[in-house]
Amino acid sequence: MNELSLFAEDKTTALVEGLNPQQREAVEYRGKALLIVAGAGSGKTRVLTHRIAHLLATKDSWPSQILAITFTNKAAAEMRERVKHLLGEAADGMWLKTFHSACVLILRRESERLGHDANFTIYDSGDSRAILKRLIKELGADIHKLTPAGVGAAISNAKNELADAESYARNVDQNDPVARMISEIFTRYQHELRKNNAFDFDDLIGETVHLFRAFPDVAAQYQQKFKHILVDEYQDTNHAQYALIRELAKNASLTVVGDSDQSIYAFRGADIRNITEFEKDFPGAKTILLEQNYRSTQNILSAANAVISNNFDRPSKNLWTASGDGDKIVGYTGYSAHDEAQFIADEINKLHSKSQGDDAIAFRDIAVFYRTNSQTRALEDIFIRSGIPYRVVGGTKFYERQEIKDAMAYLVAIANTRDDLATRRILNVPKRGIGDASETQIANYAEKNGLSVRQVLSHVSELGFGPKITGAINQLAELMDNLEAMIPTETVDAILRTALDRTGLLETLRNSKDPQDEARVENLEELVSVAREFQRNNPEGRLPDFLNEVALVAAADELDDESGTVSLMTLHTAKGLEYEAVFLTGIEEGLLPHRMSFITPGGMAEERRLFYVGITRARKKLHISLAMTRTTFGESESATPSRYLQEIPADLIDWRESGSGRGLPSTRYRESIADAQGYGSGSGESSGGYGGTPSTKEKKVWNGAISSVRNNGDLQLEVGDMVEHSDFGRGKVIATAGEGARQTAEIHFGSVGVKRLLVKVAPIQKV
DNA sequence: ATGTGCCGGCTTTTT
DNA sequence: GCCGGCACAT
Repeated sequence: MNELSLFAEDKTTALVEGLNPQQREAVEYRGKALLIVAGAGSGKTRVLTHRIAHLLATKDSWPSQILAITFTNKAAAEMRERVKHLLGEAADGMWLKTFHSACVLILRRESERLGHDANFTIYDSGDSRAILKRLIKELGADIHKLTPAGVGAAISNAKNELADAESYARNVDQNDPVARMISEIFTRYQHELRKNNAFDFDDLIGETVHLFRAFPDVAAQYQQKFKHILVDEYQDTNHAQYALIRELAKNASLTVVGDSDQSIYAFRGADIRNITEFEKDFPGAKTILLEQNYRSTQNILSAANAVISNNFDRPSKNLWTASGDGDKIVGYTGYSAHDEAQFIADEINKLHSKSQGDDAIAFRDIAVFYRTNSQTRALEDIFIRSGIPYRVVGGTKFYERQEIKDAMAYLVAIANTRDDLATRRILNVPKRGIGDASETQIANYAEKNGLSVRQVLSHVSELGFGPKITGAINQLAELMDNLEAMIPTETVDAILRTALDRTGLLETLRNSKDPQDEARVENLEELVSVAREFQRNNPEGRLPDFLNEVALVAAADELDDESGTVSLMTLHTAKGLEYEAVFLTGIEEGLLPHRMSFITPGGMAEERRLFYVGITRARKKLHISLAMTRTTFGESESATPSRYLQEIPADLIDWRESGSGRGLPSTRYRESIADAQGYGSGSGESSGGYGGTPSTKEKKVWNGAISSVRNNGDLQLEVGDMVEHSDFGRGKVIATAGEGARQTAEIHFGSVGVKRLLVKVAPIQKV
């Protein structure tokens, strides 16, 4: 054995060192089909990266022969980094992608075969909704109570089943006028996409499958290219994704990793049977179970196991850990959502300070999860007042903000000149006197003459507009031409800057007196830095590459590990992540399980899996909280504890301050809270009845959220000062930190206890 | 063409 | 309790 092979052998041995026997087998197994059933926290990312590195180190495959599909771009990037680290060299040429980004790559190469150009636009759900809204109006479909979201869901479901508009129309019940209407909208919607040279999210997958089936020579290229295909989160694949994998894996070995207990995307077509029937599906497939958990304490795992065992019809599986019991789970029942949020803020402060001991937990290692995005309101409210740095992951996404969509529409419109949606969007943004009537006239002219809206802009003289409008359109057309000419040579941020300057978009917002426009300016500046950052990371990247990347960012991609902030996100977004301390909020009937799931087949089991996913994200500290009353639609309703709470053995939970256990506070407690906090009197927030009235105004806070915040001006507190708080009553300052707008104060409020507050925005008054 | 103000519906979850 | 659509005013 020569030195070189000895070295190679060392390297491969090193790749399985420190792995448990099952993990090791999962790394070394070679065969056509492998299912790795990976319980939560069982080290599946480790197994996946080591397996890929092992395939390369043993010369089983070249990098270019490997395709690994992950759920988010962030996970893909992380995996590439880890493989590189393991091999000590970059494995360039590997396809490490999400389903959507892999399909985009394929579609850009082969787009002509589907009647698109390579520079097609990817429409997000907002774009789809805009088109559907127009079609519904045109067809008068609103009399059937059809909404853009409803029709959109129907079309999406169809596409996830690989139905196109024609097959949908064939299978529609002709006696059902609503179904026929949906079918008609579907047909026109597809026509619109094609005309605009665009695909929606679902098309990216579905059209790739259709491409492979219609053009076997194209499919063959990829079937020959890939020798190993690895798919993460396999339990959340839908039929279209499944079909895509089947096409691609014709000659390749397939490795899928997943956990049916964590399947939480049935609503977008995920079919749990893809994983549960894998062995039937791929005869001779090998299955490896990873049951040892390396993440959580035993108490957390016991709770998770107890909850999930209530789902029948699941292959039994029991997570275990070699680490100790750890702390008990902390439970809390608040009087209201605000009270619940206050508890969380207090706990976070405790965890964070721990008086700077070794046990102190950094903000970035703490996360708060919730079922619905609307729950962020109360949390943000309290966090701002408590001076806790936080970040909402997902939610109203950056790229869905109006001003960002406007700016992006300029870029999209010049990159894909056939995109009428984008062109029409910016026609009168900023206002240049081209109103609805003119827009419709332009669109009609385009329709009649088979032109794009963009082309019509250059023929404006034929439309007979007045000199003012004609001038405005000519100016716009010239600007678009100039911007378009920059694409081949200029950087993305240069193009964006030019667009923002020459259109006056920034200027208009800067001069506006709408307080929200201040935040919009900052968002646009943020967009410029995003573009600059992209250019730095991709020196060769051009505008279309940028648009590509932007169109496919997922919520979890926004996570910034370096930011010293608490992360707030939905339970869905939390999948695949882990934190030292986790707060599960709103564990109430109607919220988790969500009321909409009551009537959904399998809904109750899916919601339970969601709870299970939440529990298993925590390493050391798990908090479960709920509120006794919750406001929905502006109406306060009483809530009852979630049925899932009773599935956790009582001895695992330490219910704080709640007398009767089981999450229901005693009457005595309830009254004391109501009294101490001034609830029940209906005063809720800033009752403002404390003499001099500090102003409350719309304010953009540093994390991008726009929130109505109280402003105490330059108020600064010193130790010993007495204050009056609208909720907590009278209190004494016992410590302060920071100064100016960032000053926080620890204040002792009698029976309510000690609270840490951000002085500038807390509803307090010095007395 | 653009601005304002009221009414109604609405919220699961996401690439 | 917020956003969007619509009617009406400028």
